[in-house]
Amino acid sequence: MSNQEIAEIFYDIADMLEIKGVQWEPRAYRNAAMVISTLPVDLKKVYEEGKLMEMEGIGQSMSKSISEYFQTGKIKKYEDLRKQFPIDFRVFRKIRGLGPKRIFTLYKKLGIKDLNGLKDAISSNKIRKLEGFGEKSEEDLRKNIEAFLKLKEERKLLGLVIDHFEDFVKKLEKSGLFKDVRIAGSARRMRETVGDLDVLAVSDMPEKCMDFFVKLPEVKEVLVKGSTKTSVRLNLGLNCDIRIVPAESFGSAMQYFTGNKEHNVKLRKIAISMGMKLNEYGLFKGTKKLAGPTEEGVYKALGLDEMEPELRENMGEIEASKAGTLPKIVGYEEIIADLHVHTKDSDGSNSLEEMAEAAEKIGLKYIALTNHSKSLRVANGLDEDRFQKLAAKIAKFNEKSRIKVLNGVELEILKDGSLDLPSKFLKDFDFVLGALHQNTKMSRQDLTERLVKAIDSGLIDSVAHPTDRMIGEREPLDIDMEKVFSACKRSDVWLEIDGYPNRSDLPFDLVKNAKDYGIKFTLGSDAHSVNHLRFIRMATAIARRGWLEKKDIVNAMGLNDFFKFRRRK
DNA sequence: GCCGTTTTCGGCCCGACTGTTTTCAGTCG
Repeated sequence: MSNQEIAEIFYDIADMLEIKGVQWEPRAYRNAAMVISTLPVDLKKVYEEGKLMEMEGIGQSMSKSISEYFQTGKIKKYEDLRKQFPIDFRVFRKIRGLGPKRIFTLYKKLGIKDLNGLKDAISSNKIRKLEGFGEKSEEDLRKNIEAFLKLKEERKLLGLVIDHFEDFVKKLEKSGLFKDVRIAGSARRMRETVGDLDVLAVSDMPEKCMDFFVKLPEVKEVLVKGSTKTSVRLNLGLNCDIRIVPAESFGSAMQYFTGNKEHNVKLRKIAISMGMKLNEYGLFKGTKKLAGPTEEGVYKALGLDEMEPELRENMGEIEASKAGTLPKIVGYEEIIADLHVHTKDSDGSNSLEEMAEAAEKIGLKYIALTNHSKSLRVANGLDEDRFQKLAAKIAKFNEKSRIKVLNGVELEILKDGSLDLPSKFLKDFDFVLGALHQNTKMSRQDLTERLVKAIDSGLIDSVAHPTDRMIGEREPLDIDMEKVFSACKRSDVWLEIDGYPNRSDLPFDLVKNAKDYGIKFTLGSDAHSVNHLRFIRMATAIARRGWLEKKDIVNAMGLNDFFKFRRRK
């Protein structure tokens, strides 16, 4: 995907134009860069369809630049600017405390172009002598470079840290210093990865609160400390920002700090168009405050229905809210099943009984055991014989248990699109989850055909973790997802949302696309131990972020409906 | 450079914190 590359180029252009003192244009480029970097589809595809100008923030000039990039691999405007400013903006941008102005000062006065140059200048104490810098700035830069180098992977998987976040906030609650403490930011939106933890609080004694906050054992280092805003580094390897606001502004502050950024910018623009002003302290007309204590009040006053935090990604929710067409997204408590669970029969670490008991404890009514099939040797995949024995064990277990266990399989889709177990044998499973794990180094066309063939076979119920991405490790498979969605619709096959944190697959934007095809979804924790069953919550979060309603999700149905809706009879 | 429920010209989100500033610029989210 060229999206990130072009976004970086636009950010570079913005920085260079800002140095030149150009007004407003940098803002336009940054705005466009943000739109491009968060685009759910390949920009090249948009270009090929001639739809660049239809994108927000992209006009004639930038559309021409993007086309130029795809035709020649270069953008002349950018190359010309680079000649004037041969500076490594991409790295410098990521160093806290460095913006375009200071980057240029470093270049102009000391000839610093890249990270090594900057490090040298710091170690020879040259920075502190520059106008606008001082000893403290030099020391901060040294520390921030260190942090940058150490922090290459800046984001954490929410599924792995959310429990820590919630415990941390509980500690604040228990202090008795706060009238209210809540998680905001991307964690509240349940984004798959988070770059920090945003906490919002109400209190009459903000100084005391901040003193208490920075002394907690989870805090490693204090970055910024004020009476309304404090930032710390947590031992967890993430920053945490806490804001304290008066109760009459709590709703507008929650709204503002939940984001995302584009969602907020759009809301503020709506406020302006109505002759009002929106900030974290409230919604104002002149000096008159129209809303603030509750989020609902803020949205209402702007002519919008309040929306769940998971929807606030500027993916059309504001328009839908205005039109009154927001979906009633599935509730966490409405999910009563986990349709992707492993046991030690293949590569899990707990028994059928242990998994079922743990699932019952978190409120589930049924689970599907989906152990690997024989071709996945590394995972101790089961052959027909072993599956048969397991089926007997499951049947026996169900006779006396409240929670029901479905006899399922995570079935290998082989290189040619055929399946790892004979069709006759597959009929006896309650649930067949088709999966690509091996031999995936194929062309886009071959991979797509392979998966579509399996979907059209009529022998699988759902497609496990469809893109096979691993966040931070492996890119999604190069598959034509539009063709996969069409096949699922045609053959009445479901798609899985795998909630295992580094999978989070299907990703939420693709879920939203797939929903428009009228496909149903299965949710799975992909648990390999009892501790992993909690990831069904993360799968539900992705479903909610993908606008799914109860009726779109198999796991929200009772067992009778499960068999009724299953296409394989 | 982009955009349009007043507009094809004239606006463009907004406030907190820090360091070096003696009244504010730069950065951040």
